[in-house]
Amino acid sequence: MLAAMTVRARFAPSPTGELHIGSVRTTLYNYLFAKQNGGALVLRIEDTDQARFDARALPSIYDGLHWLGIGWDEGPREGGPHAPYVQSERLALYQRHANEMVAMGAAYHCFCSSERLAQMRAAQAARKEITKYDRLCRRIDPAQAADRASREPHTVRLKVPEEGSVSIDDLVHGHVEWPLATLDDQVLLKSDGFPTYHLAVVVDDHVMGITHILRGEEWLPSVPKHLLIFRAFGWAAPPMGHVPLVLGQDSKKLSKRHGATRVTEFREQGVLPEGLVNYLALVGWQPGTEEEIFSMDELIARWRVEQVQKAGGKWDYARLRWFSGVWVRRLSDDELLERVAPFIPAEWDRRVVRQTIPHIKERMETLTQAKDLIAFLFTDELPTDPARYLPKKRAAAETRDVLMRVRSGIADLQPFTAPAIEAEMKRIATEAGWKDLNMATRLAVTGTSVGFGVYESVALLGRDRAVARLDRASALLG
RNA sequence: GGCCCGGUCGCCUAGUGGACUAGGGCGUCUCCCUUUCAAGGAGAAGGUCACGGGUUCGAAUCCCGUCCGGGCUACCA
Repeated sequence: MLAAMTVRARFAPSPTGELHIGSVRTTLYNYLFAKQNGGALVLRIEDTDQARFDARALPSIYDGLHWLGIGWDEGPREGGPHAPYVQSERLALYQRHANEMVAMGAAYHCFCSSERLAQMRAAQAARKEITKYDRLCRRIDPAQAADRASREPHTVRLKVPEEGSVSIDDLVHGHVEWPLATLDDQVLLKSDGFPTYHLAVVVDDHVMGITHILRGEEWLPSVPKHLLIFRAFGWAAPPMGHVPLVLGQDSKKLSKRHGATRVTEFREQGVLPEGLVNYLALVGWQPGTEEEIFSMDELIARWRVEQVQKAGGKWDYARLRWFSGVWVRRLSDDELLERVAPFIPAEWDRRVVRQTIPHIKERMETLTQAKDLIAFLFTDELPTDPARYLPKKRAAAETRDVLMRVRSGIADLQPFTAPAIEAEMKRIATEAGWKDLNMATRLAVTGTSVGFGVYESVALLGRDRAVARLDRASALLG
């Protein structure tokens, strides 16, 4: 643990759409890191691209993360000592810093139009050259440039030194070094007065006192630019860790075309948040032992940056479902009832549903599966095709005969409980010498071949309805 | 193209020079338990540790090269 300093981690999503599972993973790591060090977690909204802004993003971030049990200390709604936490509300700060960089000679005004830049790039591409800003405006006399800047639209570009190199000791990748000669003169301040990501992160991370940066590996290539900005201001760059990407089955960065990627989708699919967190933590991190079931608290205690993988991890829906199932089984009956409630019709009698919980708990991975498992108790609309009531390789007549026996066996059974029903049905089975009695009864009573125990099913259904369904099935088979 | 990051069973991974005949989990398959389905238990199949060279008595582990994959390469983040 880092005892001496108070850790301040952050997650800085851009509000361009609904919360993505990849950013959740990164956020989770930041959360675990902050928590285990007794530090603070900051949410900062990086809305420096007006064109891509999506109003659904912020609510989605709050809903999704809270659902997963991830909380933070400072943010747009929570406020905090460094408010506002939305970059579009901090424009003056970035503009001031951009100007300072120009004044220091670390950046310069650029008056090139988008059209010229596009043409330049096209020409470079045609010549098979590297597409990079040709630094035309870098040669303008600073005084003259300042004068033009007061009247003409312009951007501010980073003045990358011609030679030398910069490097970091990445928390997950180790030493990484970049020769400066290959870097582009990145735009820091756009002509609309908004900063680009690069300027804004560096300024905010410093100003907000962020002590550790944990973000996706896609940001690794922009580190040298950030380093140059930190250096220009004489600020120490905080330690950084670039965590591996979450990949789709084709090994490419996970995106919509790979299937569900929005947190909302997993919630709607009835995936347990505990399972999602558990699974997600393991995509890119490994505890060094063979344990793998971890609650959030255990993750806070166990997770280590040093154990974060270097290679990207593929998203595995089957494994996620398995983790969800593990957590379903760990829930108390009452808790599971609460969780299942939103996934079944409100008019279904809660007391009856409650009784099914112990039986369905072992049979579901996601909450959505509960409904089908218990539907037979709440509807009388069963299949009408006689074939659906026949156990494999059984004829209608014999099945009908056995069903009648069960019917009379339970019609006056006392008490009408699962154990009593079991004893009775076993008696009938031996007497009739019929191995498929349970399946026949299950089909007749629930209309389906899968479900929880037949005896429990019959008991829960109740004597009258069970008898009625046996009669009905017999009639269909007759 | 350039820069950067990666590369152990289908997937997540253990492993940091000898205990590795490469271990665990998911998935798949088989069996047990259940007169259903699961859960649980027991097993099986599945890896020339990307490839090629070194170094070493000994390499998945160290070095070099190659190949493959990915990320970035915008007045997007």
